[in-house]
Amino acid sequence: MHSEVDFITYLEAFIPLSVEAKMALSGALKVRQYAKREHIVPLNGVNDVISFVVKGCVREYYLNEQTEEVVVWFGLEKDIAVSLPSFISQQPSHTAIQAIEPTKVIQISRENLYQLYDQFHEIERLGRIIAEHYLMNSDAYIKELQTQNAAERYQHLMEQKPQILQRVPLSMIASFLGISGETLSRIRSKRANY
Amino acid sequence: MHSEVDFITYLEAFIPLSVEAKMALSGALKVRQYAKREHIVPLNGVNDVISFVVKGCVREYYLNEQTEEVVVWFGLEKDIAVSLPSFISQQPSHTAIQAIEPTKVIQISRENLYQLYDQFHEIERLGRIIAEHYLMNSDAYIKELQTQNAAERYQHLMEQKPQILQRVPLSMIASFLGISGETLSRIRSKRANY
DNA sequence: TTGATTTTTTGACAAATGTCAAGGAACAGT
DNA sequence: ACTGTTCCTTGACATTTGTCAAAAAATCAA
Repeated sequence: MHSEVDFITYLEAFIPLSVEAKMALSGALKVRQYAKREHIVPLNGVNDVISFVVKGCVREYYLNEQTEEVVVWFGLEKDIAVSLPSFISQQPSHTAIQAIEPTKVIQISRENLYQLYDQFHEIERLGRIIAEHYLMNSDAYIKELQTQNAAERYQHLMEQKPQILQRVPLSMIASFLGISGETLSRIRSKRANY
Repeated sequence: MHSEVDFITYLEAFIPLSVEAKMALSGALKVRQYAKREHIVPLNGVNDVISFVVKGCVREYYLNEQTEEVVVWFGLEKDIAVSLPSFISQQPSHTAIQAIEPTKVIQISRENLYQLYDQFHEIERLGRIIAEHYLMNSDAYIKELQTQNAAERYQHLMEQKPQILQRVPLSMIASFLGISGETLSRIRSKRANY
């Protein structure tokens, strides 16, 4: 499958893999398509697959006091979508992952991944490096939340993932930025638009 | 050394290690003592060791617009202190790690750690699991920043790491919570003190 | 296309937090 | 204990952001 090659290419940007590891990995991958609004990980479901976004757009969110959906993350092409606490602990996930557009992903099950970790030291290493990579991103985002106001965070999102503005409703972006829809609307109108 | 046993115990709470791995690990550990205000990782220094806090208290901070020190993390006993982006990339660190109290740590150099990763699949696995664990913490903290106001975050810190209030100046706590010292002072006076 | 529904914008006001300034408390070094 | 320094608290006011309400714009389904 073509998409699977894309995923392996993505992985090898972290570290190159042996032919054997790549073959074993390929054998464990499954392509799956989600319709707009369909859930990859439902609220309170156990997340036992890792999904690599090939085409489309997803969001991760949770319910605040059982009422308001708070967006914590957007995933676009070449992002990895997983509710890590649930995946690691195999407990129900407090966050849901949902397709915002029709979305094609490549998945590997937890069971298969852990088998590959056992069989291939190099795949375990890849797992470590990817976890470290995501930890770095996560730390950088914390720094952003601690030091930038809403307008600056919006500015940064526009620079870093401008496609999101075209593909995601503003209400979700406001939620992600931690501000009300009204405030986002005002930030946008102040900067002579775009 | 006694401290080294503590560290190995801490690690084995993640996954048990073989005797061989533990011996190799022990051989790579060094105990080191830092005075109050001494830097474990200086600003713009390359962070090439991981430090496990045996006794004491440290903070991680950076300079905002070259003027204000912004605290992003506190480490107490049994925390791992490292500026991960610098450790991974071997580039100068944008954050510094500094002892707030006289602090005793156990360290392992990047070079030794990577050798151990090569030699022992199980130690690489431990590295992956610890990275995942810290990633989970990091995600939980992001959720907190996005959804709780200053008073709630202060409340949470009081529940989770009450010792910090006894050991760290309030100005650093305010910085960590992302609020001004004045606001923290008002939050504290409103809740009938303690 | 049309009408219904949802999303976004705008205005008025309220609440939370920041900034500046001053006074008081705690602390460190002598 | 004294004194100078730093840290913390308090007050007044400014700024940012939230909330509610209504209008305008965009989207969706038939």
